[in-house]
Amino acid sequence: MATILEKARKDPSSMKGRILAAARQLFGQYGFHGTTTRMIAQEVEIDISTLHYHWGEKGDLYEAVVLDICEDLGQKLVEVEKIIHGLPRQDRLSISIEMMTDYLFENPESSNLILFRYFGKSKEGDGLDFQIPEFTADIALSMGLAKDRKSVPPHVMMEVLALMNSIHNFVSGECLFRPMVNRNREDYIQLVKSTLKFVHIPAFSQGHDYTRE
Amino acid sequence: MATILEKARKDPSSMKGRILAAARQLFGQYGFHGTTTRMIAQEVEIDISTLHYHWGEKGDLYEAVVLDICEDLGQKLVEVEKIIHGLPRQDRLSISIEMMTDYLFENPESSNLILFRYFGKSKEGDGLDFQIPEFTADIALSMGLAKDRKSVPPHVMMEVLALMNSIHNFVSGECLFRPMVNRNREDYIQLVKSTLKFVHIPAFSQGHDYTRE
DNA sequence: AGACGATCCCATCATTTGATGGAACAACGC
DNA sequence: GCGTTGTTCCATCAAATGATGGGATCGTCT
Repeated sequence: MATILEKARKDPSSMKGRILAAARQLFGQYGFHGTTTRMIAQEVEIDISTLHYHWGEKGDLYEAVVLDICEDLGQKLVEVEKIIHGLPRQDRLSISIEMMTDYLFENPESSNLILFRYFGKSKEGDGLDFQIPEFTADIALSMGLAKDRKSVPPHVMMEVLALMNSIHNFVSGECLFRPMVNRNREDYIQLVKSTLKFVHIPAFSQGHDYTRE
Repeated sequence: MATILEKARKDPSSMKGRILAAARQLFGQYGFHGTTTRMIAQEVEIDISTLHYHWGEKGDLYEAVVLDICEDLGQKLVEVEKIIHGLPRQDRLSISIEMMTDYLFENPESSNLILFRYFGKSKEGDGLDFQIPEFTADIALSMGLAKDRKSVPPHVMMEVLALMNSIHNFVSGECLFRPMVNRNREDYIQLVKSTLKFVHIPAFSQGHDYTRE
C-alpha cells in the first residue's frame, strides 16, 4: 500500500493521484462515514469500480489519505525547522506559528482530518496513531524545550499540543469563528496568528516557573 | 420539539429520557454519520420503531441532543459565574478553568459533540449554530474583558475561543494524548488544568498590550 | 367490562452503500 | 495479426440503514 501511495504522491495527474486528492478533500470535509465512495468517484468523474480497482476498499483509501496528510505535515515541519534553526526562541516560535498557520489555511483538509482522527472513535480499532506523538516531541526539541526526543517533560508536551491543536481549531472552525469576529479571510488569518502568538509566546517564554501543582 | 426535549430532560428515566441519553453518548462517540438508529435502539434495548415513535427522524433526535448539550453547558456557565463573581480576574480564570475542565471530563460527549459540530460540515445546511457565539461573549464578560455583550473586541473573542477549544481538545483527545504523557486519568486531568492555567492566565493577565498588528 | 389512548414490537419496504464480475477498450511486444 | 496486460465502465449483488404500517399490550377512565 505504501508503494501505491508513493506513486500517487509522485504523479498527482495520474488516476491514483487524482483519486487521492479528491478523497483527501472529501474525507477532510465530511469525515470517513460522511463520505461515500460514490462521492469520490463523482468528483474524479470516474466509475466507482475504477476507484476500487486502484485503491481497494474504502478503509484502505482513507488510511492512504491520512498517511498522505502526515507526510506533507512532516515535510512542512522539516522545512520550518531549517528556517528557524539557531534563532532566539521567541523568533522560532513566532515564525513557526506564522508558517504553520499559513500552510494549514492553504490545506484546511489537513487540520480537519487530524481533528477527525483525534475525536472520532471509529467502530473498529484505529490502527496507526499517525505520528502525532513524534511530531509533538520534534516541535518541543525545535523550541529548545527538551534535551532529546525521549525526555520531553510532560508539561512541555502538553503545551506543544495546546498550540498545535489551537491552530487546527482556528483553521477547521473558520466557517464558524470568522463570522463571530466579522472579518474577511485574510484578516481572519492575521487575527489567528496574532492571537496564537499573544497566547502562546508568553507561556513558552516565561521559563516554565509558573505555579504548577 | 422543544417540549419533547424538556420532557425528556425532566424525566431521565422515561423512555424519551433514556433514548436521549443513549443518543447523546453514541452521537458524541461516533458522530452523526457514524451512529445508526439501530445502535441507539440496541443501547436502550428497544425496537427501532419505538425510537422513531418518540423522536421522529434521526436528524431531529440529533438536533435534540445538541440542544441538550448546550442547555447543560449554559447552566454550568451560569453556575460558574455565580461562584467567581466579584473575585480578582486571576482567580476567576483559575476557578473557571478548573470547574469547566472537571465538568467536561465528566461529560466528554459534550466536548466531542461540540467539536464534531465545529468541524464536520454536514451535507445539508447546518441550521442552528448552537449558542457558541453567545457563550463566548458571556465568558468574555465574566472575565471583565468587555463592557457589554455586543462590544467584545475581536481579539478577546479569539482568546476566549482558544481557551474553550483547548479544554475540549484535551477532553476529547484524552485517549490519544494521555498515553503520550503516560498518566492515569486523574493525573492527566490535573496536568490539563495546570497546562491551561499556565498557558492562558498569563495571556489574559498581561493587559492586552502585547504587540498586535 | 368495555373503550380509548399511549406505548411498544414484528415484519417489511425503499434507498443507499460498499463491493464485485465480466465485458469493452487501448497499448504494447512479438 | 494476436495474445497479453493494464485500465475503465456497465450491471448487479448483498448488506446496512432509515423509515413505516399494522397489530399486540398495558394502563386508565367511565
